[in-house]
Amino acid sequence: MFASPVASWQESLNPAQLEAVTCGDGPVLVIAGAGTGKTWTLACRVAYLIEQGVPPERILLLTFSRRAAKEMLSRADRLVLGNRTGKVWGGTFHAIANRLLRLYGRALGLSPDFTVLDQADMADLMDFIRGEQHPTRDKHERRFPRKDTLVSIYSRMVNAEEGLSTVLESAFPWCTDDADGIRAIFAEYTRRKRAQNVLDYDDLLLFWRALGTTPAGQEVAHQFEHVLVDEYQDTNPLQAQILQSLRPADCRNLMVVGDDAQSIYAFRAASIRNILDFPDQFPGARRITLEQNYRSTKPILDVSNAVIAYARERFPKNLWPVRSGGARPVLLTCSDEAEQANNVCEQILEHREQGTSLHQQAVLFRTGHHSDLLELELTRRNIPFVKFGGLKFLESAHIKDVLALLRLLENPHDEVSWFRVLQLLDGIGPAGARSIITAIGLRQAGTDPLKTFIATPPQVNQAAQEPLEALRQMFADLTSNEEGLPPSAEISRIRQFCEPIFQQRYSSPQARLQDIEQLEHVAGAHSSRGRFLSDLALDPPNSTSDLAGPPLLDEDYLILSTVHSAKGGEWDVVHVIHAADGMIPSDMSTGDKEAIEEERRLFYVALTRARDNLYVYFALRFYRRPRGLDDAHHFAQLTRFLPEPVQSLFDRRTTAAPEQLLALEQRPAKARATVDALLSALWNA
DNA sequence: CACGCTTATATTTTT
DNA sequence: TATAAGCGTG
Repeated sequence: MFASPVASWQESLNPAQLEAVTCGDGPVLVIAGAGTGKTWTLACRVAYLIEQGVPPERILLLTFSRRAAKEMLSRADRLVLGNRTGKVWGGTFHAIANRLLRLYGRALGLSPDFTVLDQADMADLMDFIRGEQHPTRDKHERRFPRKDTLVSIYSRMVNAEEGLSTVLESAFPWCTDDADGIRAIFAEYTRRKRAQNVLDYDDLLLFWRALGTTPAGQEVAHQFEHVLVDEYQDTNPLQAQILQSLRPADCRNLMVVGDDAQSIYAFRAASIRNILDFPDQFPGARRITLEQNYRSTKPILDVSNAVIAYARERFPKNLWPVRSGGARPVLLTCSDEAEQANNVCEQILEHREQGTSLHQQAVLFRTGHHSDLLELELTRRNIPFVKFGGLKFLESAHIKDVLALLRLLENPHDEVSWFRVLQLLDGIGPAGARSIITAIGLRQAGTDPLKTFIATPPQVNQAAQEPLEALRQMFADLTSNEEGLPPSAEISRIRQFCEPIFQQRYSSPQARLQDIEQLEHVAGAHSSRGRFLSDLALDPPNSTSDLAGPPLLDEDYLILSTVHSAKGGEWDVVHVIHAADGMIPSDMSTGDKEAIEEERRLFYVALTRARDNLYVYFALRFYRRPRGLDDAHHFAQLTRFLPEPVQSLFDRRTTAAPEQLLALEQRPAKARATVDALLSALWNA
């Protein structure tokens, strides 16, 4: 045999990494800057532990996305003899909670066949309850918070462990007047969830934490000899508590890895305090810092370091490059968005000419729709691309229709799904749906509403008779078989039922029906309907490629991604677009100092994804969707995160015409703002 | 009560 | 652009 795998990866590690990989028992905090080989280090750590004789099933690896877990474990797998990493518990906090609660949830009074609500489902349930409660308000008052806002408030409350009034004041000040209505909805929301045997994202964490206090929970804690957590800077207080309960006094092997400079999930109640307070929460924690950057060339790292140097507070850290040479990053000023799109395409093609495949290039942006125009241009030029983030496949109405039908088979007490499904039928609206829901005994415990629905047809008006019959027939077909059909076959039957409805109700029904076939295809990989549904909720398709068939995968394609979804990624050439104030930082985050800092880190994350070449684009003029009567065109200003000293580290180019640059000098927008400020000073005086 | 039409209004990131 | 709420008709 050749040298043991351990020897071979030891050589690939620097001293700090090696220390992290081979350190002994007890709590460890690894501060790992961007591009310092964090993923590789964690993969090696897993492999090392297994080589040391730790049974794989006694290792728990918590990551930020399922993709990250998969990536790490497959790397680890190549280092270990015999395919043993498959047994490692790897996944997101939510996915692991899901798994544990199905096994041990009984200790908390949970039935193991609960269904998982994703964010859109949470919103639908909130909305359903709001429909019942009908919070009263005066005509001219501002509207009651929309369902998505309700979910955000609720989630923040749970994950940050703050009371409703605190959350409203700090994060949703415009909703404080509706506190009573919100409280009533939340109370009922919780009641319904319990009655219907469903758990939302936040429940998964809450129940996992609760599990820790039970004997079963203690058993779970001891089951794991080692716990590893990636991206620790983006965990929230609730998750920190779960870790506490998971690591009892006699079993404190815990390694958390993170970088405070890359913390970008405060909106999800993530807190840097988790990293900063780790040594207090786990006394005696060893601290290891990875500072050697393997990813980027020096000029790219210089720019990134310069940007983050303006951050208000951060962990002492000094990233230094291994790589020397390399081209200066380019700061490209364009006259407008169209030109920006053109320039991006030109640069991409040029790099492809020089041998960098599309696959090794990425375009990054702050929000999903920032790439709209570029997508058109890419399509026009036949440049294939795949987009990560901002995708709402599961949110589209027709997909939700089909999933609601599927979910009723799994959980006939799912009220929101009934509400949606029944309204698909002609002649049945909100009131009719509610009355049927009552008629089939959904509120009564110990009954099966689906069986009742099939056995005794509810009374409906004449017009609704026939559609209702079709629905009953479909459910009858799908439940007649004792064994049950595989999920894909169920979807196929559901598609048959939906076809006439979609034809009549939706625009472009053909495309939508094809989406259903796509869903059928995805379901083909699953043998259990329950697994399929919870996988979909916990790991939704988040790129267009997750849905596209195999043919696309052979092709070379460009990556488009939100910065958030690009976390952990790296590419040879990175194009950051819309580097303008109002985009980065997003103008929704201005005002609050903390929010601005987070946007700065977001920009930093974007820059540090680049290996060889970095382009930052900025459009002088951009179009914003009409809002009121305001002029839709705006003059932009370069992002505040690139002040002159940082700019000078770039190779500055412009494709804007001279007269536009002149216009920028004169800044009509600024002049107008001065007048406006003068006016408002009058009535504020 | 269902449904189609008109009108006002919002803000982004994701498990 | 989407989506929610309001209104008139059948």
